[in-house]
Amino acid sequence: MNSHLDASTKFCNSCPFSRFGLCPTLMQELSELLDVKYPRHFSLLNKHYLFSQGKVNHETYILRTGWIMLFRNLENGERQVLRSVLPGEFLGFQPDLQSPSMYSAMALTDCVICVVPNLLELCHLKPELALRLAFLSACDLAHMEMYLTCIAHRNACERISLMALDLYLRLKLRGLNRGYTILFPLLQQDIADTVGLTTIHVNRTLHSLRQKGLLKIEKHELTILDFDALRSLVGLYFEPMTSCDFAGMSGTESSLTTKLL
Amino acid sequence: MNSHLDASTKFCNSCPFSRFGLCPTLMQELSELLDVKYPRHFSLLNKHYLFSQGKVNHETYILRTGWIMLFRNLENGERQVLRSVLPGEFLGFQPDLQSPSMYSAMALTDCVICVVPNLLELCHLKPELALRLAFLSACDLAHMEMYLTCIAHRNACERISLMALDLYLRLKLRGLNRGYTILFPLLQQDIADTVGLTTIHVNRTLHSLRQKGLLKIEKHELTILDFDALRSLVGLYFEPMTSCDFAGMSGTESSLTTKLL
DNA sequence: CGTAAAGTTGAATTCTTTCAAACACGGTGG
DNA sequence: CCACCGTGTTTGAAAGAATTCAACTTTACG
Repeated sequence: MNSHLDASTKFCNSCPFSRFGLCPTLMQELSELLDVKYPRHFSLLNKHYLFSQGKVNHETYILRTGWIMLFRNLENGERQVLRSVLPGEFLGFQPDLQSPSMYSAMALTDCVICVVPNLLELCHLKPELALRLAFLSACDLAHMEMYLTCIAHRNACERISLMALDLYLRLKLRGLNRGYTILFPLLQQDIADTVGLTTIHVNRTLHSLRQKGLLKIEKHELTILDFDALRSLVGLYFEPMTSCDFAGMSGTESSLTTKLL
Repeated sequence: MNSHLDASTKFCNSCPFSRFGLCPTLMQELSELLDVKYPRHFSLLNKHYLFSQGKVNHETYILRTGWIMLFRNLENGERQVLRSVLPGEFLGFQPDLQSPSMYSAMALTDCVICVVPNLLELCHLKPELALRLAFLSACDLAHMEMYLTCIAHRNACERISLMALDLYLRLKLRGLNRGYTILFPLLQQDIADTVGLTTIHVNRTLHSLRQKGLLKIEKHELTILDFDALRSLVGLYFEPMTSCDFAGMSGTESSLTTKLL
């Protein structure tokens, strides 16, 4: 796991995503307070694990480059993908940092990752950080509620459309789109495990979505073919939101996401 | 909404759930710091709304007595229940307290509720509170992940079993059970909207669960007939957890919930 | 006592899964 | 350079789970 630590450990203030999440202002101040060389970044190779379900993971992280998938394995061999983590997003925080993680974090591409050192200690030094953390968790919760609602009420077409729009808009927010196209390292199996379908049915549904001119996925790229149609397909309650959308903790940047729509 | 405010406003330190959540120590200290008469409690009548989807709700609350249901209405007339809030639990916190709530909170019984005044201000005065808030949100997130996993992977029987066990254990944690029986004010429609099924199918499944001797629901009471069988039915990833289980914010009370199993 | 709301049951339909098999692609080694 | 192999994708047909539609029964409440 740590065998993928990079030799070069630079400070995070060079982070291209400093306008999002925990990374920017606060982190730098704090690292000075603590007089540590952290936060530093390291690279994690594709298919490698950042941390694993059932094992204790004390650290929290900010993903700078690449995709990471958070998932859990069930007793019956099935798998549930909880979230795909995109560049700029925060991960690893959980109710009790001393107990085993409820899920695994695996790289879907080669990644660059910032370690957030001594999060709790930092929170004590800088109360503002703790509050920000609370809002980040609340964002993750709202995001999860969106997926829950979708999976519980919508058919295959609508579920996959939601997922596509969600990922597209989250990347677009960070300027990581190329028009209506984004990088898309997920397999059909990963999509299936995210929205609660079988791989086979995902395949059929993707075929159908493409024929209808709504979206297409090929060669690890996703293209939104008809944004408005997708938008109306997934419904009004859809509101893309992720752990780092709220750079400020007061309501100032509130409807950041809705403005996109 | 506020028409149901009680005349008698007492301080929360008489709260029977002071060992859970935000309520106890911190709240009292803080209310003195702020020199306000809050936190005080009031009563909310059955079927009345604490706050509504689409409207701004600045306050956060602690439920002292009764059940509250958090849900959202979809465009097509369907409804998703996000969570049933039980006595001692915290509610109303969201990513941006200035923007409209994404869901409604409605009383399923007559309730007694504490208002948490000026949460953000309190957080500034008492940094410990902000961190606690972060952990509470993380708990809600973990809880939601549990339901998501269940809804995405399990059939009707298993979904309803999970829900029953979850509610039973959360009430038991607070001593609000009577043996294997708990009060259960939810309608079959509410169960359906919680676990993503139709009312009709919930009805059939409840019938089946009772015939199998697993659980029964009648006259607003739920009885667990075979705990172990239910436990193995819902699987290992099941871990009851709610917003107020973590009274402390360090890992000291960590596996509070798993000890129950 | 009567009405509305909630619960119950049956049969047909729809969506999704399961099982089975074929195809495409990239990498490896002979 | 090409046969081989594994992984991921594609397609078909049958089985299964949940929904829909319709009707009926019971319960709660004024």
